[in-house]
Amino acid sequence: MRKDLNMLVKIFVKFDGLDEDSIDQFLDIAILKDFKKGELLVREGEVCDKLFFVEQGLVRSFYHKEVKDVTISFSLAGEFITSMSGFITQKPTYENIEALEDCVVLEFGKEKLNELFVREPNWVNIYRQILEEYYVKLEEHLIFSKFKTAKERYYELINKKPQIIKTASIGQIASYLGINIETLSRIRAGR
Amino acid sequence: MRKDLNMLVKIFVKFDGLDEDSIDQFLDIAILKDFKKGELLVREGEVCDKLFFVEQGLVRSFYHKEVKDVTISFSLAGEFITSMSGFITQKPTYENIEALEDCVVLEFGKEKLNELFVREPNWVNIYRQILEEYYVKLEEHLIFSKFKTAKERYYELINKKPQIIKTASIGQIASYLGINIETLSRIRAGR
DNA sequence: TGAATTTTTTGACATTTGTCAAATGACTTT
DNA sequence: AAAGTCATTTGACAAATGTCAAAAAATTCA
Repeated sequence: MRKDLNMLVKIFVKFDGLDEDSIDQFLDIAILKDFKKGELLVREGEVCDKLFFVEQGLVRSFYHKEVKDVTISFSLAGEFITSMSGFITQKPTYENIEALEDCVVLEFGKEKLNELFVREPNWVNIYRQILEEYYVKLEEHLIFSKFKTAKERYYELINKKPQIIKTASIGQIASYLGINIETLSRIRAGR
Repeated sequence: MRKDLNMLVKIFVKFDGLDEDSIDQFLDIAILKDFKKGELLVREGEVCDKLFFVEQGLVRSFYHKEVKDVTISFSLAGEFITSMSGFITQKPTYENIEALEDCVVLEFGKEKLNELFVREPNWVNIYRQILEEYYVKLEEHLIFSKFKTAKERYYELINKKPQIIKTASIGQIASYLGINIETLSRIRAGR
């Protein structure tokens, strides 16, 4: 097993039914990649057939709404990320995913994953758990963004993912919170 | 196969790898239930270990926020429904699911489902597809509720699920749209 | 370093949505 | 039908957030 992939190993011990051999099977189909700050992991308009795991760094998922870009999510080291809806439906995605800083990423092709699922039904369950986790997170985010004020949402973000505040721009954070730049600026100024 | 379960059959032909025998396996673990208008399929504070499929009728999922209740979703005939996050995590759920009209529902216990998944790995893939569909829907809903005005959201609901406008109360619809009763009333009045 | 560019903050004001109280309408029960 | 209850609408005003223009601060680049 690749002992240098700290994050992946750390995350996988959470899942049921995984020993070192299983993890090796998974790593066999992974491609280790570097993305420089600003590079795109996923590009809108293309079919997204890859699942990514962030080993190091920070990525942002966003889409374009008229002239602005709107942040969907930030993903830290130790998280899976893809255009989930695009990955599921295999239609051209509206999402972009960019590296907010230099990143080390594991890339899993959908084809290879499906082959693995056929070969090792055990892994379908792992993928299921990833999906489930993804779902619960999205639901939390929905409730978070629907029923809290802009101020509450900002302070909750500071607590939960302080790295983001440091790395992302005001505009990126504002669109994630669903408010405009000026409003966020005022919240930060404490007004 | 139970030919009277129109909706279930209609939905299942969408999924890959399902023949009549497979569907029968699934129905073997299902319990067919009637819920009268107002009855609860899922109750907050309890662990939700059931997945439901709405054969007939309309159900609403909601939770309590202070004194008000907040609608999370409406589910029509032909849709699966449960407290997905509660079902996944097996922690006491904050969700209630109620019948908005008399309903016919198929109930699938989590235990029985897991047994089926072990016995027939094929079914893990079906469950995966249900989860995936759920996820895509939730993501659409998030974008819908985050980046449209109250008015846009209301008219979109009218188009997509007109049955809901007829059956649900103003208060239930308003909280689903994330606005208060008076605002919805004004949108309806065209102001 | 200093000019140019970009990002963030501030101010004045507009718009959207919320709050509270009261009025109206619909439905139930007797 | 009258009284009581509940749901919905309306009005007056308040609070939150958005828009646009300009200023200030930070960053980039020559």
